[in-house]
Amino acid sequence: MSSAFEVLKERGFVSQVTNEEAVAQAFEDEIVTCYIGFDPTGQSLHVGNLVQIMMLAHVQRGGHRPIALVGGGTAMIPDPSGKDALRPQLSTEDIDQNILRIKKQLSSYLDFDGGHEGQAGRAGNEGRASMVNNADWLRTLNYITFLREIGEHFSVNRMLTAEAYRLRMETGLTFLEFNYQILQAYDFLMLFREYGCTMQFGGDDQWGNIVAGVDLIRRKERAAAQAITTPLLTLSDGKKMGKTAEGAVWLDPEMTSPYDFYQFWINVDDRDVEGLLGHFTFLPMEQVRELGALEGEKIRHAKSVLAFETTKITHGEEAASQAERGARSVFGGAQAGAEDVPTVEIDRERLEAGINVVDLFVEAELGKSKSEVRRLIEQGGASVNGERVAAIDRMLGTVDLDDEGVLLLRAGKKRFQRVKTG
RNA sequence: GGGGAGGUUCCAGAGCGGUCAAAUGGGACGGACUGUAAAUCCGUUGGCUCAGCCUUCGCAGGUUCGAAUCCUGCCCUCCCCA
Repeated sequence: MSSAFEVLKERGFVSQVTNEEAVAQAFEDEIVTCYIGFDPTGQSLHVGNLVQIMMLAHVQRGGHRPIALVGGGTAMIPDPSGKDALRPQLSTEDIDQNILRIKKQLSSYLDFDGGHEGQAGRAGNEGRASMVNNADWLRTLNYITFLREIGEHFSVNRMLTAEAYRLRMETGLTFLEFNYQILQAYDFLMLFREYGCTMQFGGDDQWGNIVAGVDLIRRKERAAAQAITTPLLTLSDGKKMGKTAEGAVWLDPEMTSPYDFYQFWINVDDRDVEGLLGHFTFLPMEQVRELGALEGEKIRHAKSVLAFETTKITHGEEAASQAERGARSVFGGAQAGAEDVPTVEIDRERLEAGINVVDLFVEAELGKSKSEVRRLIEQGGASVNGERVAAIDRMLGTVDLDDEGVLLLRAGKKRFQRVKTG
């Protein structure tokens, strides 16, 4: 049986390691407590966070103890990186609210049961995941104490030679940004002290910050903490993982429906399928390789496995089957399809009175504006019940309903919406 | 604190008194071809009561028949000097 570390390596999660031998050994000999930091400025984590989440999940399956650290304290600091400068400052209530939601999302992947927060460090909770908020120590932090205890261990010269900061020296670096590294290092130290956490994971871009924590632990505690970073996952088309036209693919089913989540995976590039199966499913690697080796049209099977598995992990088996049925019915025959296709309701009276196609498409969110839908129709990209809409003044009425009182709208090749009278 | 440059539509980036809803590129979207893939080709890309009208070029005023383009003030960003 291979160790958790080997699993991570085999599945492509490992890019850089502080001390590979020591890490491998630790995963063999002991229950390792590992952590990853998550940012709670949003209401939901998204597919881009999934690499990290799955890493924790694999580690937990290997019998180790994952900690999801949310930056409730760091989130109070405004983001200095330009673009989001205008975003309203989040209140502590908002952040706490987000943290609650994030925990719920994470619990699809990690088993938090039994491990009460704050007590996870005690005996008897081996293998339980915990969620920790760095606000617990950051919000009450005393500046002078902090400088005296932590500040003395950081060399500005050294920090400035780091790749990440060297680049920022060109464009400007604020004191805030400069402090992120120190705070993140401090988080690691605190987790080491309170929870016996000796390992941190993160994306390759986090390497500098993570290593700073490893150093701090060595200096303060004379202990050897370790770190593993994951390669930044880029897709074959060069895009960042988890972004689509509509924006991020969220893990929260309210924000991205299981159907859309499923569709995201089924639409990935052929070339990425094997890697994604390794990262985002728990399927044995033999199977992953088999599926990845499929060629030509057959690779679609691999994609459907990928989509089903990932959706199952995130939203449960039932939601996954439903998304799969929906996809089949709609891409199979383009008939009104089963219940499982995304559906909107409309008052029967309105349909009886007759409703313009354009309006209905907008209402079904198949277009952001009427102009957009008109364009869609002019370009031949809209259809009702499988039939192309020829004119923008086409009226729809009850005659367009099938026996079950349903009609099917389609925008472009892939976007469907079932309209039901209510 | 002093000096300089600049803030344009999703992004990058032209425009510098009317011919500007605003070049070009990227992205995105639609069509053709396919396998709900990639590549390629073609088209579209502010809104609407759509051959017309309305709202956009950091914000607020002003000049003008007319401003993204000129003037004034403010906000913000970047660079150089202190």
